[in-house]
Amino acid sequence: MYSPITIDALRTLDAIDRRRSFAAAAEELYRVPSAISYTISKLEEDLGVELFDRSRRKAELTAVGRLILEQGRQILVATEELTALAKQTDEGWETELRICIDSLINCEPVYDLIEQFQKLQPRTELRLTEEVLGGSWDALNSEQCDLVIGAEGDPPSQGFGIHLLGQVEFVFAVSASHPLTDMQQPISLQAIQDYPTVVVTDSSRYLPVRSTGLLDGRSRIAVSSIEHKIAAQIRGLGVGYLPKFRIKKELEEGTLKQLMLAETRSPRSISIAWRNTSKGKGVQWFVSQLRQMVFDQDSGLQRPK
Amino acid sequence: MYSPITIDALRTLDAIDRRRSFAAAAEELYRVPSAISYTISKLEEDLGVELFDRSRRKAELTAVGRLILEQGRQILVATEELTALAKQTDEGWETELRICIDSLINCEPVYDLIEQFQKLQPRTELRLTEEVLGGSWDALNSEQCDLVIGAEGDPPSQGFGIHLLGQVEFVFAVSASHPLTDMQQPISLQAIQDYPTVVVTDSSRYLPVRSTGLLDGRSRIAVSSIEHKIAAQIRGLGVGYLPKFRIKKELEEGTLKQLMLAETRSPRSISIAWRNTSKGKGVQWFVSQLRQMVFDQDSGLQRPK
DNA sequence: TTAATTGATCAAAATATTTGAACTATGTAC
DNA sequence: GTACATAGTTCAAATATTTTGATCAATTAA
Repeated sequence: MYSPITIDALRTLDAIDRRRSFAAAAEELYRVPSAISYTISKLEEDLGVELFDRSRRKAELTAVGRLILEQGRQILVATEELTALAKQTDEGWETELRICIDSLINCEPVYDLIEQFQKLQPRTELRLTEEVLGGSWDALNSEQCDLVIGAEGDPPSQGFGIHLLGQVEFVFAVSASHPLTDMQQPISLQAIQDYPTVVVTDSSRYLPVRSTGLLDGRSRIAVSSIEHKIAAQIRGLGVGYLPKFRIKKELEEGTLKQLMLAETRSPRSISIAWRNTSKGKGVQWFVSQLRQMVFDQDSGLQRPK
Repeated sequence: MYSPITIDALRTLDAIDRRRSFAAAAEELYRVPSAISYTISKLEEDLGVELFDRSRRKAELTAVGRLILEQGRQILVATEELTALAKQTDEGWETELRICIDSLINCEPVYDLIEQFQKLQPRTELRLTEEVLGGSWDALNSEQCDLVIGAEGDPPSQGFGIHLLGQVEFVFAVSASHPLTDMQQPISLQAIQDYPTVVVTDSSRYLPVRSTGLLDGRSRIAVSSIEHKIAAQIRGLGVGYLPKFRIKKELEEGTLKQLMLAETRSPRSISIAWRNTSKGKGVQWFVSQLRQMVFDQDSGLQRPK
C-alpha cells in the first residue's frame, strides 16, 4: 500500500477544518472526539508527517496539513461525483449524450429542450455537433453521435429509430438585384446554368455522399452551413434552393426573391433519428420530447399549439 | 457518509482489472481471494450497484464497473500524487516556485538550471515570469515571485537575500543607416534629442518606478522587453542604450553601431535576489547554483570555467 | 472425462476502530 | 490568581470490520 491516504481520513480532516475543532467534527461525524484523534494520528503516522500543530492544544493545521486538506477536498468531490455518476448510469442515464443537429434546423427549440434536460439530469454531459445533409445519418451510423435532429430523407441503412417531423419546402431564391429577376418566369434550367450555384458541402465521410439535387458542371460556391448559404445568396454570390422557413424574413423584406423554375423541386421530409441499440434514458427522453414537435412549413421546428 | 467509495476498494478494483482475476489480484495485494470478494461485494452493496457480471463465474466488469474503475484510477493517481507532494513539502521542498527573470538576462543558462531542477524535483511546479527593470524587485517584494534572476541595482527595501552577479555595460546604439552615424563623436545630448528613444516600459506597479536614465520630454517608443528594444533599434525606429552583451553579434555584423556620447552611462550591477523568509529547498537550490555563475561583460550570464 | 482454476460463502480468527473515562493543557470569567 | 470550562490526548475495554482458511459450485483446459 503506497499511499496511506484514506477517504475517511480526508473527510475527517475536512470536518475538523470546517467546524474548527476536533470535538465539533466528532459531533458532525457521529463519533467521539477520541475517535477523531485516532483517525488523524493514524494518518499522520502512516504518512510520517505532522498535519496539526501539536505544540498547543488547538486544531491548527500545519502547511502540509493545509495542502492535504485542500487537495483532499478535490478528491472528496471527485469520489462523490463518481458515486452519483455510477448510480445514475446504473439507472440508465448516459454519462455522455451526443446530439447532432442538422444545419437545416432552427436551433432555438432544441436549446430549450437542452436547458430542460440539464435541469433534470445535470450529470449527463451533452455534446452538440452540427452536420449537413447526409452527414447527420453518417454521424449516427458511425456512433459519433446518439441522436440526430433534422435528418433528411430516409435512413441509409437498418437499425435506426426514426420519427418524422415534417416536410421542408425548398424555394429557388436569388438576391433582389440579380439578373435572373428580370427574366420571364418560369425560368429554364438552361438560364440558371449561367450563374454560380451556392452549395452546402456534405460533411459526410463514411456513407455514400448524397446529391443536393442541383446539376453538376456549373460554377459552384461551397459553404459549410445553411446560414452561410443564405448569406452568400443575399450578397448575390450565387443562386440556389433554400428552405422556405429559414428565409421567410428575407423574402418579406425583399432581400431575397423567390423564382419559379421550369422544374420544381419536391419537398423533403425531415426526421429525428437514433440507433435502435440506444437504450439510455437520455435518448429516450429527448425522443419523447421531440415526438411532440412538428416541423412546420412556415416557422420550422416547434411545439404545436 | 454520502459516498461509500473507498481508496482500498478502488485499488482492489484496479488490481482485479489489471490482473484479470480475483485470485491474481489477491496475490498482488497479499490477501486471500475471499478478502477480495468481500471488498468488492461490500462496495457493490454500499453503492447499490453491480460492478461485476455475476451471471458467470468470471471477473467481467459491468458498464458501471468500468466507469468506476476508470474514474477511480484518476482518484488513485491523485491520492498518490498527494502523498508524494505532502512528503516533499514536509521535507522542505516548495509545491510551487515562482522565478522572475529580468528582461535583461540571457535565459539559456537559466533554462539549463530549470531542466536540472525538474529532474531532481519533478513535483515542484515552476512558474516563470519576465519582468523589466524595477519590476523584478517589485514582484519579489509583493510575493508574486520567490526568486529574481537579474535584479538591477540595490534592493528597494529590507529583507532580501542578494548575490551580485556582475556588471552590465550599456552602449548607446543606433541602426547602421541612422543619421547620427554621420555626426562627429562624441555626440552631444542635444543632438540625440532630435530622434525618438526606445524605452523598455517598467512593469513595476507597487514600488516607486525607476528611471531608465534617459531624459524625458523627447518622443518615445515604449516596448516591453529588451528583445523588442533591440529589434526596434535595428529597424531604426529609435535610439537608446542597450546592454553590450546582448548586441555583440549585431555590433559585429554592423546592423547596430555603437556611438560615443558626450556623457557616458555608468555600468549597472545586477544580482539574484530572494526573500529572507524563503526557507524552501527549491529557492536554496537555485541560489546555490546561481552563486556559481557570473555575469560577464561579453557573454552575459554563464558558469565560469 | 478429469483436473485445475476461479469466485462465493461462512464461521472463526485477527485487526482495526470506536468508545468512555481519566487526564492535561489552554483559555476565560470572576 | 483561582476556578471553571473547553479542547485534545491517552488507554483499556468493547465493538466492528476485515482477513483467513476450509468448503463448495461453476468454468475452463487438458
